[in-house]
Order: sequence, then C-alpha cells, then structure tokens
Amino acid sequence: MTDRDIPDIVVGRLPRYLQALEHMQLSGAQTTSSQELGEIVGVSAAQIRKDLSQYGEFGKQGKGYSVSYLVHQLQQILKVDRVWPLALVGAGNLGHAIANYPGFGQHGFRVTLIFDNDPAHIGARIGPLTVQDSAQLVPVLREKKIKIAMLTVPARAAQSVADQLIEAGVRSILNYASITLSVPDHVHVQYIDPIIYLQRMTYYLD
Amino acid sequence: MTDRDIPDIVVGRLPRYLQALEHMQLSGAQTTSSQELGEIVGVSAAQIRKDLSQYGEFGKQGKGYSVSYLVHQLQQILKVDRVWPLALVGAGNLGHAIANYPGFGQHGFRVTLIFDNDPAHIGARIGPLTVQDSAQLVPVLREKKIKIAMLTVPARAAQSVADQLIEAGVRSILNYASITLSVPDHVHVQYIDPIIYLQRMTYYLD
DNA sequence: ATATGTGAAATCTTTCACAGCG
DNA sequence: CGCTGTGAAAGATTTCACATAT
Repeated sequence: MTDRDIPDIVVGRLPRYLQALEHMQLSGAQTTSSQELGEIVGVSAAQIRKDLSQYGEFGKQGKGYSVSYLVHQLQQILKVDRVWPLALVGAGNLGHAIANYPGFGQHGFRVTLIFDNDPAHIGARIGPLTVQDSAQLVPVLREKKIKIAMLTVPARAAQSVADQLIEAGVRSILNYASITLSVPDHVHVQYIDPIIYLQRMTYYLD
Repeated sequence: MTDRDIPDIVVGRLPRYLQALEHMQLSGAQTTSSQELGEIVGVSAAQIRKDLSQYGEFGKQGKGYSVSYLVHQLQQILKVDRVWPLALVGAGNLGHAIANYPGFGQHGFRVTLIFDNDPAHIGARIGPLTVQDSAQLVPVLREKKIKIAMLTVPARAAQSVADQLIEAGVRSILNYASITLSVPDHVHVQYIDPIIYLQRMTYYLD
C-alpha cells in the first residue's frame, strides 16, 4: 500500500486533497466526485482518480466518493491518523508564531519541545512549554524519540542544527531558514522560504 | 528572454539557484560550475545548464560561471533587480513575525502596507508601519499600485480577502491560509502551509 | 584539460477515452 | 445513466553524451 515506487509528485498532492475534503466535511458534504474535488484543488479529475488509484479503490462507480471515508483513508495513507510530536528549534519571532499556531492539533501534530541557544530566550514560556537550551537537543530528542523537527533559526546556524537533529534520530525537517540543507538520503526536508516563493512570482510580473 | 513558454518548473528552480549563488558570493567565491551549484541545491549539473540555457549563455567553456555575473543575470530574469512593495493582510501572530522578517530588503522586497479588520489591531505600529483598516484595502492598494500581497488571515476569510486583492489590481498572492484560493488566470498564488509540508513527510515515516 | 551548451534518448507525468459497475 | 478505475497515447521533463570553446 505504501510502496516506495509511488512518485513523490503524487504524494505531494495528497495533503491538498485531504485539506479540501476536510473543508467539505465541515460544510456537511456527504459525497463528492473527482470532478468536484479537482475543481477545488485545481487539478484535473483524471489526475485525482489516477492518484487515488495508486492506493486502492475508494470510490463507487456512478456515485462518487464518500467524503468521510476518503478523509479516513487519506489520513491513514499520510500516517496522520495519529498525533506526531514536533520539536521546534529557534524561539524568535517566527518560532513564537509557529508555536502558537492552533492548526497542528487538528491535523496530526503537536509541538512538544522548543529549543533555543540564546540565554535571553531559554526558560521563557510559550503556551504550556518552556524554551530549553539547544545544548540539550540531542539527548532530549533521542530520549523522546522525536522524528519531526521545525527549524526557525538564522540561516548561518541551520546546517549545524540540522546535523544535530539528524544525530538525534530526526527523519523529517521543516526548514524555515533560507538555505538548502545537506542531509543523508533517509532524511526528508521541506522548505518554507517566502523569498523563494515571491521571486517565483515576480518573474511573471512586468 | 522572458518567453511564456519556459516551463513553470524551470522558473521555480531559479530562485534556489540565486539563493545559493548569493551565499557563495558572501563567502567570497568568484567562480562556480554547474557541478558545484548542482551539489549545493540538490539538482544535476545537466539540469542547471539546461535551465540556464533557456535564458542565454552565461558560462565560459572550460572555466565555469562568474558568480557575480550569474547573480546579476538571475536577478534580472526574476525581476528582483528592483524593490517590490508588498502588502500584508492579517496582523496576527504570523503577520507580525513576517512584518519583522529582515530578509525582504536584501532580496527585492519591502513590506509597505499592513491591513487587518480587527479593531484591536488597527492603529497598532509594527516597526515603521501602522496597521490600517481592511476596509481601505482596495482603494489604497489601487492607488499605490501594489502588485504583490501576503495573506495571513484565517482560512475562512482568505477567499474574500483574495477577491478584494484581485479587484485592487494585485497579481501575485503569497497565501499562508490553509485553503486553496480560486483566482483568475492572470493572478499567481503560492502556498505556504506547514501542515501540507509536514503531512507530505509523515508519509515516509514508519 | 576542462566545463559549457545542446540535440537526441530515456524517463516520468498527465491526459485521453472507454469498459465496467452500481 | 453517471462516475470510477485504468490501459494506452500524448506530452513534459530529465539525463545522456559529445561537439565546441577557452
């Protein structure tokens, strides 16, 4: 079911399908079609069907898809049918905003640890959490078996923090620093950098 | 030079090349190669050469690329050889963090307007700016000829704010709300949603 | 000697179009 | 009758490999 030969580009679309389906669910929709879902997420109906068919047969011919069933299936496929603990490294402005973001809980995540190396930040409380010294990062993450971390440190510090995360057993890094990280094959990195996205759009302006 | 038939996927890689080259420049590198640049951004050397060749011949055979010349060329191609004024809509936690992000200035952008519809936020100062009432959004953006906006409002408000942005003449939207926006063809949207990226990575965990 | 720029080949991704099932 | 699931076709992207320039 979770074959490693399903293209990355397909996997990348699944969370958007899930997001749209969860919205539908909130609006009380019982049923949808590849046509309707495609219009919402901006993808062809054929592509939705092909993508989903990689994992099973979730629809009913002539009828469409049950929204709640498909939500459930996608949650399983994406492994967000559980709660993943997240570590956050970097308790600056952006780190604070992320730690206070209320969306994690509803979608399979909970921020459980926050680190910073600045004495001015260490010991500060952010919601229910206390900012810990980055010096403790490796032993604490290893002990708590944390697999996912978010990185909101300055670019110059990002690679060395990433190296520590990997040493501590982290397998997924959401990197907000504006630098490409070098990591071994078994570690996945996703990048969130507003500059990159903005520059991609200025290209199309006059 | 800026032909509309250069694939989107190529355009999407250019900002990462530029980012890496600017880093090299700061470290004092004079020259680089498709090989070296490719290793840094995680792309094959052939792909770097093919991508760049869409826009001209920037290298010297046997020698490689001049870092500063290539930076200059990419800035022109991406149209960040100037400063674009940005509007920010949504002055909550995330809006504040973004408004205070120091990276815009060095990369072709400046946040010049901040809006919110919450009376508790309107009138507040964020750095040199004052949060304005969203009710003024359309006339102000139109008058200042703003082409790019960042959206950090709750998901339920995002589509209606986007509609106003488009009415005001905005052509590029960086959307932080967790919803797919419906926009006309001449408007570009990029999405920044941590949940989407995290779910894409949990897929590969056990 | 070395690294670019580029057609041609290989690979990957999307769309088409329809059989099949409720 | 309508909409899924899916082989086959079309289209897009990446890699190969080498002629070419310094």
